[in-house]
Formats: sequence, C-alpha cells, structure tokens
Amino acid sequence: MVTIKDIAKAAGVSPSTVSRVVSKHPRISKETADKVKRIMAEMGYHPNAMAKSLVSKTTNTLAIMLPRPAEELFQDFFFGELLRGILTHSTRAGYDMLLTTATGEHDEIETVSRLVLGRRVDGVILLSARVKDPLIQYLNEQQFPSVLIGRTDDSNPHILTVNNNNVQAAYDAAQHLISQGHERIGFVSGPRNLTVSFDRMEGYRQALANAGLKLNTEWVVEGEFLQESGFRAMSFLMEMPDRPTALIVIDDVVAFGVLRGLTELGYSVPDDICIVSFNNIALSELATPPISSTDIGTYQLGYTASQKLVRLIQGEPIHQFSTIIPHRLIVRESSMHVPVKKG
Amino acid sequence: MVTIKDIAKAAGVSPSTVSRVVSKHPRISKETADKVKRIMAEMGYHPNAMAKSLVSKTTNTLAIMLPRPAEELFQDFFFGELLRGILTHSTRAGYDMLLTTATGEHDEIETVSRLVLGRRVDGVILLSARVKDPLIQYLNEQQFPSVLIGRTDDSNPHILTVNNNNVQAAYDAAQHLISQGHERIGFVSGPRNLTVSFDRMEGYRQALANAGLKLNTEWVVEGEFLQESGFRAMSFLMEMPDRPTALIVIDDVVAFGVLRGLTELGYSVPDDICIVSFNNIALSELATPPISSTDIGTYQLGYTASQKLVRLIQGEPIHQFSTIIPHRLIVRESSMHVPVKKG
DNA sequence: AAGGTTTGTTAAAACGTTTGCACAGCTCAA
DNA sequence: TTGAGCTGTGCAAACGTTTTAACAAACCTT
Repeated sequence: MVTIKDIAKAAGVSPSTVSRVVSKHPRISKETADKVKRIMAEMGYHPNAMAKSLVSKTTNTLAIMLPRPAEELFQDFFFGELLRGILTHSTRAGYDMLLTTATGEHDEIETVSRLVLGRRVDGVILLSARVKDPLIQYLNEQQFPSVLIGRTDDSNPHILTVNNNNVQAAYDAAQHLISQGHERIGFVSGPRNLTVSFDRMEGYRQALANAGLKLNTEWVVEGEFLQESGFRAMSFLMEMPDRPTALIVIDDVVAFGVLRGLTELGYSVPDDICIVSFNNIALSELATPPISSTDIGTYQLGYTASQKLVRLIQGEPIHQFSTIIPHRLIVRESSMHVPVKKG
Repeated sequence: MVTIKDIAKAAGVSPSTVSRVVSKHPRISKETADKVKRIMAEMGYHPNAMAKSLVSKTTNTLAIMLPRPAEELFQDFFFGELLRGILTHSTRAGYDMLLTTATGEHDEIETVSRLVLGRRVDGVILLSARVKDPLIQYLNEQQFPSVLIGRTDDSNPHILTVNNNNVQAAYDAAQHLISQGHERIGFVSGPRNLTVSFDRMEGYRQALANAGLKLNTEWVVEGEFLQESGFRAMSFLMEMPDRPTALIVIDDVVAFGVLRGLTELGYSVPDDICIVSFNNIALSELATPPISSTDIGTYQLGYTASQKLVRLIQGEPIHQFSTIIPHRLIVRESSMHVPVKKG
C-alpha cells in the first residue's frame, strides 16, 4: 500500500505538497506538480478514500433508500430505468451510489441513520413516497441533504422533490378515454398508502367529474404493483352487470396482468374494453395489443433527482425545491376503439 | 456530532472501553457494558464509519461493477432480479452495496482500481463476462476478493464464479424442440463477445449434432439484449425459402421482440413457428402466447454470488471456486405445436 | 533600499476510531 | 505465602489524509 508519505519521500517534498498536487491547489509550482505526478504514476499511488473522508467530512457517495417491499420494485422495468438515470448523473458528478434496503418496517430509520449519522454518505435519494412517511419526516428533521422521487406534504420543507404531475397525468389519461366516447371508466390502482396511487386516483376523479360522468366506486380496484394484481382484478371487474368499457391502470406491469386476465376470460382489447396505463416501459409497445401508456420521463426523473441532490450538497443555490417532470400519453392500440353507445 | 470520546467521558471510562462495548469484546464486564450502552442510547451515538474503516482496513461494502452498455442491462428484468438476490444477502450479512459503472471502455480499469486500491470496498461482484475480459484479468492479478456472475476461462484462478450451465441449458432447450419433431431450428443470439452467447450457441450446436440435424448458419442471428434485435431478426429470418420451424432465443426481452415481429409479419406462434427462450422473466408467461423459457435461478445467482464473496472476504474456507446454479425449462404455449412433416 | 505583497512550501494538528501492550486486582493451586 | 493465570480497564500509537498557520524567498512599488 503506497501512501501519500511514500510519494512525498520519493519526490523530496512534504505530504502536504503531494496532497495539494492531487487536489490541484493553485499555489503549487508547475515543476513540483509535474514531478509529483510522475512519481505518483510510477509508484501507482491511489489515495485512501477512508482517510480522505475522515478529515474532509465528505464521502462523495449518495445512498438510494429502497422502499420496503423491494420485490415489487425490482419486478418493474420502471426501477431499472430510474436507477439508470440516477447512476448516469452521479457518475458524471463523481459520486458513488450506495444501494440500501431495510430488512423490516421498524429498522428503516435505524438503517438510514446508520448511514446518515455515521457520515457514510453525503446525501440520500428516496424512492416511492408513502402518504405519511416516517423516513421522510426523519430526514427532514435531521436536515440531511435528501431528495424524494415522488411527493410529500408541505410540512417537510427541507426535502427536495422530483415528481410528475400525477393528478394531471391521470386526468389526461381519463380525458383521452372520455373524448373517445367512454362513459364507464374504471381504475386499477396501486397500494392506497402511496402518494402516486392517491394522486392518480384524484386526477381520474376530477376528469370524470368534469365530464359529468358517474364514478362507480365498484370500478375502482386497489392492488400491488404486480401482474397478479391486474390479473385478479379482472375476474372481479368483468363479472359486474354494468361493467366499465375502459380501464385506467396504475402501471404497465399491472396492465400486462390485466391484459392476460381479459384474454383468459375471452374478452378482446380494445374491442370489448380499452386500456390506458402509466410508466411506458419498453415492453408496453410489444404487448398484444400494444398498451397505451403515459411516458413519465423515468430516466429524467432519476437524472434530475441526482442532479438536484448534488447541487444541494455542494451548496449551490436551489432555485426550486420541487421539480415536475413532464409526462406524455402515448396512444397505442389498447385504447383505439370507440365504444358502442347504449340504446 | 457525538463521538466515542464523548461517550467515554460521560460514562467515566476510556474510549477503548466504549469501543470494546460496541464490538462486544468478551473481557468487558456486564455492568460497564450496560452503563455504556445506556449512555450511548441517551446521547444518540453513531460510530463514524470512515474512522472505523481507516483503522480496521475494512469497509463492509461490496461493489457491483456494471458492464459498459448499461442501457441493455437495465432494460431487462433479469438485472433487477439479480440485484434483488445480491442485495438480500448482502444486507443480511451486514454489507452495503456500491453500484458503479464506467463511463467508457478505457476507464473501466481505472474506475475499479480507484475502488480497489483506494480501499473503498472489500470485494467486487462482476456481471456479464466478456470472452477476454480485461477487468477480470485485472482483478485476478490484484488478487482482490471478487466473484463473477458468469464464466471465465481457467487462467483466472483467483476469481470465484457463479454461473449456469449454459451449454446444457441451451442443449435442453434445443432437445425440447427436437423431441417435438422440429428439424429446422434457428438461434437468435446475443452479442458474440459475451460468454453466455458463446455457451448457449455451443449447447444449441451440440444438440443439433447429436440429433443428426443440419445447422444452417443462416438460421443463426446475433444481436443485442434488446427487443429491437428480436424484432429485426424476424424480417430477415422469415424471408428465407427454407426457414426454421422453431427458434431458440437468447433472452425473454429479445423474445418479446421476436414475437412482435412475427405478429406484424402475419405469422402465428406456435402454429407457424415455435419459440423457446431464456431467463424466464415475470412477464414471459403474460406474453401472447406465453413464452417457453428457461428459469436460470436469477435471484439465486445473485444471492449465491454475494454469499461466496462474503465468505471469501471473511477468510472462510472456499469449498468450490465455481458454483453452478441449476436451470429448468418452463414449457408454455409458445413451443406447444408439433410441426407438419415435409413430403 | 525599505516595506509590502505574492508565491511556494512545510510542520503539525486534527479527523474518530481500533488494538497491542501494560497493569492492577483478583482467584486459586501448590 | 507465593506466583501463575485470569479479568477488566486504560494508555497511546496507529490508520492516511487535509488544512491552518507560519515562514522563507522572490517580486514589486515607491
């Protein structure tokens, strides 16, 4: 293990000088710098990250806190794309990513405080906000640099957020169906305690209200972000006497399940029922039929989150604490059918 | 920031004693331990990870090196599932995961040596081996604790590996088709420089040879691990006068593309052509038709890799340097059709 | 030519732990 | 009673950096 002292000795300078060469201090003469650099290359010097962190009190590392039921998340392309956005930026900015997950409900705070209070990371990225999220509240109290991908209520002023306008996105999806003449529109939602479910439900509600359409609560089904959820929802939903002619589905993976459920029950999409979904994962357009989905800018969501967090850490001025990534409905076959009006 | 000295002072003991309480040193009396623990809880003490790492020369962190074209990888459910396996074990074993990716071809070694020589991590997990992988060779030379998910040639004795028997897996897939009476079987492969492509190609070759079937090299198409690859392969493959009646596809995501391509060209699966694929991602059974796929134990692959690496780091005896995770062909509709014999 | 500023470098303290060694007090066998 | 062994604790060095303060030498400015 070659240390800064070894380099200093070999170059005939002090360790401080070597340190300053590494960190490009302006007061170092070109000759000294060149000599030291040459010797570092010759001897294969690599600064010890821990020693540096200890004294500089910065780790150049960000943590991603994965939400508890990580199974769901990982099943989703959505997560991979998000991670890719985060990683692309953080690598460019010179930050490493630490991936962490709690083992249980209660040790969530414990896990994050080990990292935060143990000065293991410089900032935290949170995924998937719950309606009353203790983790968010904790980080807000600690005033530790954090960014949430999702939404939090206004009482957490220290937390940056990057999010979609999910109310509007769901409104747009519903409006698309309404404009095609649908009057009975259902909603296959995700877990009720996630803000994303809440917001999309709200947009759905508003669109229906605006169009003067009835919202039959029996047309609203809550589930997980899993295929099974969508699959199971169908057997229930399609048995209803006055069943919907169109469905809004919270996520593409769930929509795959919905599609499969409908196929097995003998229904045809979009002829019997139309479907619009969210997240626009790569496979959506390869489904049979291709699924209409809302592109929420997943990569951008991750990239922006990392970007804002790094800015916050580096003390740059924050123009806006909350950033909205635009969405766009991609219409495909699954919603291309005009329903037959009832007598 | 409350340090070990603060606790020592408050408890009326020396810092060494506090340190020993934290690390459960047997020579500490129960009374002292209890008192120190109480005070730590009261004052909210959290050990500084960097200081600890500096002196103990261990970081309790593993790195995952992502292969260069990370886009492909992230598009794949496969990666998420693998990550879940790794993370589940590493969390249990008390290790954090550092996710890193190189920005270019050349700085791969640089990126990993910063982590390795900078003593930032205790071990490295490598994904997706190339045929002559400089990264693997580097880690082998450094004799740094590493595990490869995939295969390497025998000249890297210091690298642990976890892998499937991909030759056998492809053999089994081909055999399945052959036993159904197929005589013209094609192969949609991945990038040629990945060992996984190489091995599956080999199994495919062996099975055909064993059955006395001709391998038409025009039936073999190389591409990426992307849907487009599968999609594009079809327009080419199906125009051939003596086109195959069955296809083996390197990955489910590619198979989705294949399926879509065939649908657009007006072919029906499995009636016109049968398909068998690999990796068995969750959406495979939701495709139309459900795709026959080889379950390669993705989660297990990741879990085992982490397990072996941690054992190596902790100096436990290694029984076998190379572990094979069993595979299993899941037959679904996409390969359930007996071809009509010619003449 | 004197004083002030700039430039290039060093010495030493600090960061918060762990751990080898020393040692005091105790127990117990001979 | 002696001393060997054990138990519980403290001292101080070490880990490899960064950074403040100090200072010598060189450069201006008048």
